[in-house]
Amino acid sequence: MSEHRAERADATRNRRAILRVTERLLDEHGFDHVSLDKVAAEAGVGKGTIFRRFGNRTGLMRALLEERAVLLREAITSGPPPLGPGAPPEERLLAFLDALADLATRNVALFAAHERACAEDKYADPIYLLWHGHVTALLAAARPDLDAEFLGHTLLAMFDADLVRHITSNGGAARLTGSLRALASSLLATQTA
Amino acid sequence: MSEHRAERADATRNRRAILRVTERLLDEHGFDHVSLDKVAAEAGVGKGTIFRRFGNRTGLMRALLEERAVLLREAITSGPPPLGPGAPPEERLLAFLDALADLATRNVALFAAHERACAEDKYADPIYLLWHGHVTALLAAARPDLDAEFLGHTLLAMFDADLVRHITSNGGAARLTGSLRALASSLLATQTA
DNA sequence: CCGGAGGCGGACCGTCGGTCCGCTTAGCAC
DNA sequence: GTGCTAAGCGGACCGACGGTCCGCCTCCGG
Repeated sequence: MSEHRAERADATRNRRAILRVTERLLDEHGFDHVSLDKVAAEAGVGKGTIFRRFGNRTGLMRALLEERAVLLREAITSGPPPLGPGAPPEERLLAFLDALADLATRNVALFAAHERACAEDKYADPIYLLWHGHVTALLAAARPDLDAEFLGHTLLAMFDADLVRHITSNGGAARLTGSLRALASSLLATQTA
Repeated sequence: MSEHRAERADATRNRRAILRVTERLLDEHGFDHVSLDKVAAEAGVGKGTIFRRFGNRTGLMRALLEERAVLLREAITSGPPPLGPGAPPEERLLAFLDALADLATRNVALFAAHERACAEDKYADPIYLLWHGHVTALLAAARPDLDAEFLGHTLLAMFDADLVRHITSNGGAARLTGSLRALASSLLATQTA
């Protein structure tokens, strides 16, 4: 079992061009008005190239979000506390929510596109699964009496792109972060019967 | 300003046929696999008829949900407590969540379709607006110190069709209702600083 | 420099939401 | 019953899209 041969130079160039163009078009026109034909044309590649690299529209959006989310993933799995292991679960949870709010705020268009692309079976999306697993584990550790799985979905639902846009455009990033912390605090403060 | 002339008999017949067929196809195949051509064919009408009555795909889904939601709307605006006016906001909120959970559970496919159809600008949807206004008002009345608008979205996000499907298929309707009440109770129990 | 595997690209396809307009029919006045 | 008319009807038609396919080209190891 050897590694696959390294990616060819033109393939790398094209992959990067596609990602950059997609990102820009998403910001400029929104998910619904970005067709893969346009991406291909602007990136100067054929449509086939996009499908070869990313499988389909959904795969492209996933790759894009993955690119933006990789630092956060590393931070929570092996970075320093409070984001990484070591801090008490309550602190890690709040730190994670802050970090995700930051990511969402800075990449609203991308979050929106990813949601739409994964609308069918969103709970099977690898990134969602990772985040949900993390949040759920922390919740369960802090409050074993609650339905942590359900509440994990609750917390993550707050990163819906439209909601982020709506809240931040009417209260700024601080409102999102603040309301998120208040919500999480309420849950964590629940008396154990 | 007189009323519009009454709907013609054939128009009524067709409207009903379209709604019934759409509902059935949605249950059988899911939103993504129900095209308006199929609906038209199965309902025995032309495609133009659908657009004439409902404007577009989104309008059709809205009309369908509206039909299912009208009783709930009447119950909360003018029905007896605890759903209607009269009971304290905490009780009304819990009653509303129970009722909505019931509606969502019984019409998952329809909820899913409605979400997808309204994905662009979901916060402008009349039904969502009504529900959100109701929940927000009750929350604000019970806990003026919280960000009721944000938490209104939080609570309503729990009726996402995929989440409902996931939770009820692994814990039954009781799990949804229970977790929902626990969530709402946490929020309502929050100390006023 | 050369061979061929891997990558490329754009013509092509099936399907969909939505439009358009000539035809039909319900419902009213008499 | 008859005739008139506006409302309603339906399906051919359109443009756009996601996705496929395959002959051609290019990169890279030897």
